[in-house]
Amino acid sequence: MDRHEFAAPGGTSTSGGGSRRTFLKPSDDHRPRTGPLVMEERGGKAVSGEEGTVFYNNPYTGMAIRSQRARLPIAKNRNHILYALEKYQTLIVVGETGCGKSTQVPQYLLEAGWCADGRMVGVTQPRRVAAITLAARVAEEVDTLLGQDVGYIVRFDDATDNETKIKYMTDGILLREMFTDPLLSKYSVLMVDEAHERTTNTDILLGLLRRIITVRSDLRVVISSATLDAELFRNFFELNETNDQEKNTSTIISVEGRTHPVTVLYTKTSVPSYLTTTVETVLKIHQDEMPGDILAFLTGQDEVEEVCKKIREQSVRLKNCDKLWVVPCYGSLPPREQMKAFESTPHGTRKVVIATNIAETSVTIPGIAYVIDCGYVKLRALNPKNGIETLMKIPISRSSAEQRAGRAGRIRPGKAYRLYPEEQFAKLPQSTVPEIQRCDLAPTILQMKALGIQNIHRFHYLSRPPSASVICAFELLYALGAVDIKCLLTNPLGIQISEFPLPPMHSKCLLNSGHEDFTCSEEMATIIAMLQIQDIFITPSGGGGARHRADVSRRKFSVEEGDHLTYLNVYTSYVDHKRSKSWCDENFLNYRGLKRADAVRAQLVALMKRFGVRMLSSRGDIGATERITRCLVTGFFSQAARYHYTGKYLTVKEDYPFSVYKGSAVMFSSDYPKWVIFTEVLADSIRDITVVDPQWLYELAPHYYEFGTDNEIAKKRARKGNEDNENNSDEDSS
DNA sequence: GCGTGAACG
Repeated sequence: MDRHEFAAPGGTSTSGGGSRRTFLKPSDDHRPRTGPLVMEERGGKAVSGEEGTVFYNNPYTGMAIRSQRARLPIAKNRNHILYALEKYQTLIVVGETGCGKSTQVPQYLLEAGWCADGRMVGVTQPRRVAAITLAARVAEEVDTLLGQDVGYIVRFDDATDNETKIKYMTDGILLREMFTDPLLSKYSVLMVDEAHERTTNTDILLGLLRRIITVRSDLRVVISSATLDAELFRNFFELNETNDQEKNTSTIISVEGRTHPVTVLYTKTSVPSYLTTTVETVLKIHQDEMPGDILAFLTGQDEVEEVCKKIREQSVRLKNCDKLWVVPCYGSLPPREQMKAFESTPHGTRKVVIATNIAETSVTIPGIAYVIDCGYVKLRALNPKNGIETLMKIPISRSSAEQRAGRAGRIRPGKAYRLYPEEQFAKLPQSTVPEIQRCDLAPTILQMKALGIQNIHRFHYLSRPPSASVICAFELLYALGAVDIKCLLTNPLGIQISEFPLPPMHSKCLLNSGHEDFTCSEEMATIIAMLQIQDIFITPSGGGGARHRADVSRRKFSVEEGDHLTYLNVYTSYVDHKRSKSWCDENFLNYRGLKRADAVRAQLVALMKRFGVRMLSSRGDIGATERITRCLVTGFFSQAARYHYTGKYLTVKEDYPFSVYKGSAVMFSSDYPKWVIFTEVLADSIRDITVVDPQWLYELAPHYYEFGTDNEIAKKRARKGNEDNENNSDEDSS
């Protein structure tokens, strides 16, 4: 049977591809790719009393993760790659993570003399750890000290010298470099790794590189991507507008990864609760299947902890089988705990890693043979109803499901259990909506403006962001004074706001804090630094006593003015206690987080000084809290809300109802404050709340609020709407 | 009692 008939439902686009240029011959891979037709219940009935889930696998659509296209390992492609870069300006290298492209290609380029004239090969990564570990590995392979010929730069950590030839960095760093070197003249080749992940930074970077290659014909761009998006990238970078293929400037090379086929199993019907089914499936695999570790994907920390607990409880009853070692894995877990997922499994034990989406891209857990996929993910998205970003649980895309399943095939042929029927898989979107089309664009647009992109509308996007979010972003930037009515970056305010490594509302507070009306720059630097850390207070996962003590400790720091002054309190106490780890532990504070706040704060203060912000403290002054709060209003005025008798807070702008996040300091005061500003939103709750006087809103953001009746506010709103339209048409015509 | 995907400067 022709292997193409076994194509993955979402992977068919990887076959065919007749127009694609390839240097390779087909390989002889005839491994069988079928799995058992039906997974029947054997032994262990479902524990909850309901009937166990039956999985099945359709051999005609069952997926083989390994691509059908002919490919060779990266080393055998060395000359093809070098030849391609002589002939083409842009090269798309297709291959799964782990095929060696991110470590090998830069070395080939170095050997071939692409760094001979003192210029560098730059490699960008979406994540810090990846940049650092890749640099370390390549330094070892090239046999130099890290930071010399091979180095890396990430925020807070520069390991390069002026001799560095291969430089790994996060794409955020390269974007910042373009502030001072818009044509990236220090680089002869730029390799953009993991471009298929489509983070906003990567997308903007690719758009800018697309522009640079039209000016710099000597620059080479290497895009490394998964199979699915290769054509998109190739077409995006293709400068040849004629039909003459010989004049093409962009090409694709596929290299082979070390992956094995994965049998995909679906449930026959939808499952009532994927949490229960995950537990059930883990136990079933453990009893019925060959040795090999299990990786289960869930959506959040709470789900992970719950499932871990249930598996531990229920596995005790299992007889006549190996031990189960249950390991949780999610982002906010301390690194030491996270590392447990990487430890090798002792003999006679099966490891079960229960993970969030962190295991889909960020970390690769070795030894996995079985994957369980709940079919959902939590994503940040802009709520069109209120213009605020929130976290939502949504079904995953087909490519995401394939990525998850692929995690089972890294050591040997594996199995992926999808906790949803195959019909549902077919209905899923092909790929996840790129971040740039989902998220708040204000920081991105500000950065683009600062990079000299006059016309945001006409920028060459890989995926165009929705115009509603562009308008929303300009509205905010205009209200902050970062851009003028013509959408041009203001000087110096807009330029300074854009230079902070912060969201624009945060930078605005810092720049105002030295003003004589506020005189609280020391305090504001602390508060804004603290806002960059997610979990300042630790909530112990265990039950009862520890949880209660954590809560008591939290109340101790809390002040009725709200969360921002509470954070200021925490940080000042932390410094007063000599930044002691044991003090943090006693008080259930996140020591790592506070250390990071320290580093962030130092960076912010340095920038503030550079922009002439006077560093002043109002500690102990009468009226200090009011000045600090008023300064916060100058940045966060657009996120104001008032108390409604229903117990919710209605935003001033859209009357959108929010609940208060339970841990907020304002929950500890006897009465709900009437007016607040908030700086963080999760789902339908506001967090990081500070009590304000509504008068301040009109006083400090008169251009945004008008004192008066709701009717006047409505009129103002309507007028603002017209301005936005004008702004937008300005953009279009400029 | 209840609730926070992953990541970047």
